[in-house]
Amino acid sequence: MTPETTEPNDSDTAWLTDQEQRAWRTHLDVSRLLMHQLERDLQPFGLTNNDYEILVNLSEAEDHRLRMSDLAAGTLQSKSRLSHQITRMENAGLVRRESCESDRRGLYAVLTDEGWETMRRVAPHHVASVRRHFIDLFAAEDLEALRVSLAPVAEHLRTQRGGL
Amino acid sequence: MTPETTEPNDSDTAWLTDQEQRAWRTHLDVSRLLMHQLERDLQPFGLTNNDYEILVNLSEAEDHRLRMSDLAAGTLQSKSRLSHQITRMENAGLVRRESCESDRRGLYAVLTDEGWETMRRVAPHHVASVRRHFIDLFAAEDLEALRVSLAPVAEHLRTQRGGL
DNA sequence: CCGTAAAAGTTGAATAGTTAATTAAATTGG
DNA sequence: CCAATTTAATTAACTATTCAACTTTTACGG
Repeated sequence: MTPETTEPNDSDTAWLTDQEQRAWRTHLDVSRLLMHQLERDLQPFGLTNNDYEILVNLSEAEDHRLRMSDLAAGTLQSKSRLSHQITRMENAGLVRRESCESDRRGLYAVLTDEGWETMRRVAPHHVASVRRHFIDLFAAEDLEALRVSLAPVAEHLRTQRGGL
Repeated sequence: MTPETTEPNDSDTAWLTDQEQRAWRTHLDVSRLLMHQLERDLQPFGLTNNDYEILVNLSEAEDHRLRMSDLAAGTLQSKSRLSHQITRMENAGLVRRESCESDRRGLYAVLTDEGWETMRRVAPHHVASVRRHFIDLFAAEDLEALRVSLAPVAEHLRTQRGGL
């Protein structure tokens, strides 16, 4: 038993300095407040953030369709969650499921016309929202600096994660 | 009616440039992956991120107690959500509710001994986790740059939000 | 004072998300 | 070729979050 270690804690991990704390807190606050705000801005269109991200992924995909697994990976969700999410969006008429020829276990999530139309209608407002509450609040060079220093973190985290 | 605007969209909001897109995506990915990772690292201790943040707030508070409203504001949650959250933590023995003399509508959330003990036990591991997956992945100057460019965003968002 | 409004907090029902188990199809290695 | 695994996806049961309605107490305006 080590008796009374001098200050921070009993492992070899240093406590956060004041600067680190503030940076960390700020990141945390921005994350949460931003998501809340974007969600609020989407509400008038009857979409959640999650709905929107599915729409984006499908819109950008070949033929407006993606395998469930790929869509789950693309949106960083578990398969289960995606399955529920797609069921809801199917009920809302935004997407439909289609079975896959080449692998009969598989399913595609496919954008419906209504889904595509919704996307086209909502996207400009969402982009405006992202600009207003995030992008336009940085100097261009700061935004690039942000991306550069965040990219390795994203990389690191992607390697860490087992199954969402 | 403006007929066929040339490219991006029909309002005066510009689409995101490639750089902006990448910065935005990266921020988004880091936010989500990081929260997942921290949550996973807390799991062995039987705590969620939310639990932990409540504990932090109460630990740092005068007398280990805070009014429900203040705690809700401090953790950026709705009152309803906090109320449920505190009920769960109360059942887990980490906090207790105490009524308030000066304002008989009000309640305090108070850290129990067990809550405090849990906090002291878990905090080093959580800090290590935050270091490993975030703080230590930046050069010190980059972290400060991050904070400086994010701070106004946080500020902006705080002014925007009505009632969570 | 008194009535009306605002604030603090909770509650219940509805929606969303997680976890673990399950089904069905494909892969793989003897 | 076929048993054992692995992969794709869903489902059921549980937990967490939101949303709207409600209770109690305080604050405000005349």
